[in-house]
Amino acid sequence: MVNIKDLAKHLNISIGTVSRALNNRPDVNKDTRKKVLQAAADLGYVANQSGRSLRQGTTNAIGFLINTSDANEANSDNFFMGVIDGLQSALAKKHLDLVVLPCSSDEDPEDYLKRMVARRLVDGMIISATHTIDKRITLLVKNKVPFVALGQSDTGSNHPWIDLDFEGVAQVSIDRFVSRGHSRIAIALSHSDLNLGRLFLNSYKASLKRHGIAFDPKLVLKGATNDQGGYEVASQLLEMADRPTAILLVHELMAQGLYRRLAEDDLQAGRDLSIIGFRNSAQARMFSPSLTSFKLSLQDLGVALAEKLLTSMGTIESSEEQIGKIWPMQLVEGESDALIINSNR
Amino acid sequence: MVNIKDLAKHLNISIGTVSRALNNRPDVNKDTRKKVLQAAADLGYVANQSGRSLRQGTTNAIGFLINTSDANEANSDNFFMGVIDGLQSALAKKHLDLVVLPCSSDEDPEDYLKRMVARRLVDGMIISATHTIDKRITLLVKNKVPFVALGQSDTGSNHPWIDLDFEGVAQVSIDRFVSRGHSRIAIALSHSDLNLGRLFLNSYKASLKRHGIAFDPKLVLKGATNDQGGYEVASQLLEMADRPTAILLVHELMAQGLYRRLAEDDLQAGRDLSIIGFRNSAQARMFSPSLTSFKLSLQDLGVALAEKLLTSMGTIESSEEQIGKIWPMQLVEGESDALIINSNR
DNA sequence: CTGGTTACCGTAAACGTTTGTGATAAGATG
DNA sequence: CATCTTATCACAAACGTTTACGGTAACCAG
Repeated sequence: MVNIKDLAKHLNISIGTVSRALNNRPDVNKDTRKKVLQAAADLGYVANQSGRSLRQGTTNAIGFLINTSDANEANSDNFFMGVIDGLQSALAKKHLDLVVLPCSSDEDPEDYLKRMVARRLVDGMIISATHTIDKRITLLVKNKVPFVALGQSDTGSNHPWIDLDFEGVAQVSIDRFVSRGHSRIAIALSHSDLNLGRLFLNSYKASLKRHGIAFDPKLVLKGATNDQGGYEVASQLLEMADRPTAILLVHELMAQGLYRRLAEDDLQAGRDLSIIGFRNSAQARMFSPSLTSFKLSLQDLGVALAEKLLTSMGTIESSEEQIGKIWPMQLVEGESDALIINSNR
Repeated sequence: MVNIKDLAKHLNISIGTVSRALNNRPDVNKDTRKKVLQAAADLGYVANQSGRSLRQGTTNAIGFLINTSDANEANSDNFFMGVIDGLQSALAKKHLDLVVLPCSSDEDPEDYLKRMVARRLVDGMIISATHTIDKRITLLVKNKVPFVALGQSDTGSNHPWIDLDFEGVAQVSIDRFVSRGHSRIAIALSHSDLNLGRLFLNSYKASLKRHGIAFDPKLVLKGATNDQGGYEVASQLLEMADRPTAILLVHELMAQGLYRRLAEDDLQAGRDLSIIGFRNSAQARMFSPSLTSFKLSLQDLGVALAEKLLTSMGTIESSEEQIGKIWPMQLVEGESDALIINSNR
């Protein structure tokens, strides 16, 4: 591998000049710079990252921290892959590279993060799937590692974050149900303590209250975020005495199982039960009857995360004042919530 | 951040001794080693990776190269996440860390790899979704970067690789179909030039020949590897004059659309058409009627990849002679291939 | 012609490690 | 006691960069 010394020797100039030429420093002659760039291309020279990092104390890389268990369950359907795609292409424009740091399911996420921070192989981080109290945030703040969180948290630090508009989704969904005459409205959550569930539930309650509908704890159903969970949630729902007429699925991976359970009783989404799902995923996009849901651009989200991080690192300037941002979701109208309840039935 | 110099000063010994103590070198007193380790823990010292890399020329990290576009389409369903999980936990045992290097959809994979190689931030690589002719392999061989490929290739270098047993899957499937009386057997492929499709098709042809069944090009259907593609493949199939009675889905993400299209004609998998899918995915696991398919442990595959790479790097020893390995798949019997054709219909 | 500015470039230090070489003292051997 | 081995450590070089500093020549103004 050719290093800067080889390059300098080849050109008969000092390595300092070579470095300045390559890094677009001002005090270097236009001709020599051209020669240097040419020679670098000819010899295939690329700066050694270790040397550069050591000297500059910076790595030109951003880390995206994910738990493979999160990726396998709660956020299935290649949620992360879309975000990664956006992140990578936004960072590349600033000559930064993205490295994904995956915490395997048999390791403690905090220990893992500690090791990654110590390694100093990234200049900043993106963490995902935040918990209501998230120790990783405390750790990053303490170690002064710039980061942005995908997901809100109550850990009590004012770091930059972006979160999906769970509250808006819940509100729009409830409004939509109510406007079609529903009053017994269920919500299906997962068992995890991700912050997402809390936000959904709060907004669900608030929306009901706004419409003068009493909150009934029995209408809060919990299940695994997969087909099986959906089947079980549907079973619970169908066995209830005063059966709900509508349900909001916080994890629409449950939808398939729900449809399946309904079919067993010759019931159909949109005719016998109104369903709104979250988040318009590739698999769920083809339901029949089609699922009313909320979608977002994962790529754009990734780009926004990258920009927020770079802003907080001072790499790019932004007029944005807000440290946090709610990411809007678009309603995708389907047939699964077509059921209209007659008020005088 | 505390560095080795601080640590040495704090202990009143030289940095060389500190380094040797930390790295388990022989020539250091037992007591001083204990003191060093204690002090390192107290002060929270962790070796700076840049300094170490620069000196040793090694990074203690392994890179997993993926194309986000592959991850989003052909290999959906968190295929990669499972493999990553296995990789990470196997590498961690050797004190190596995994970094995932995602090539975004708007960048050329070869340029991306070139940059990553030049960055020298990993000691070895795992590449995935190989093509029949894969320039990345040429590049890695030329740059002497140790690597293992997930997927075979005809690029013509004898590098270590692991590939799923596509040929076995096709053979078992065809045998199964034939033993149940089928002779018009279709196969559904994707449009891409991934090596997987080629292997499947070859084995499909060979298996038919073995059973004395003539190969009919019309029975090779192609579609997108998603619900939509499955729907279209099913439509083609149903319109055929001499309609096949069985079909092998190379990408079972097509299954949902296929079932949907069948239902439109009041047809059912297992009763009117035999279906075998590949690869038992989370989403496809809950079909009704249940889908006969082939499964594998993604985690174990990740572990095997890691071990093969480390063997080729000389990090671990292995009695294994083979440079390549076919990864076996287990048949998961379902109801979708229950149809038995009467030979004298 | 002199003094000062400018443009360009070479020199060397620094980043944090690891490791080869040699030094010192203690112990072993004769 | 003299010499040889051994254990333990200090010293310093090296990895490949970037960058502050100083130096040289050219140029310009007076």
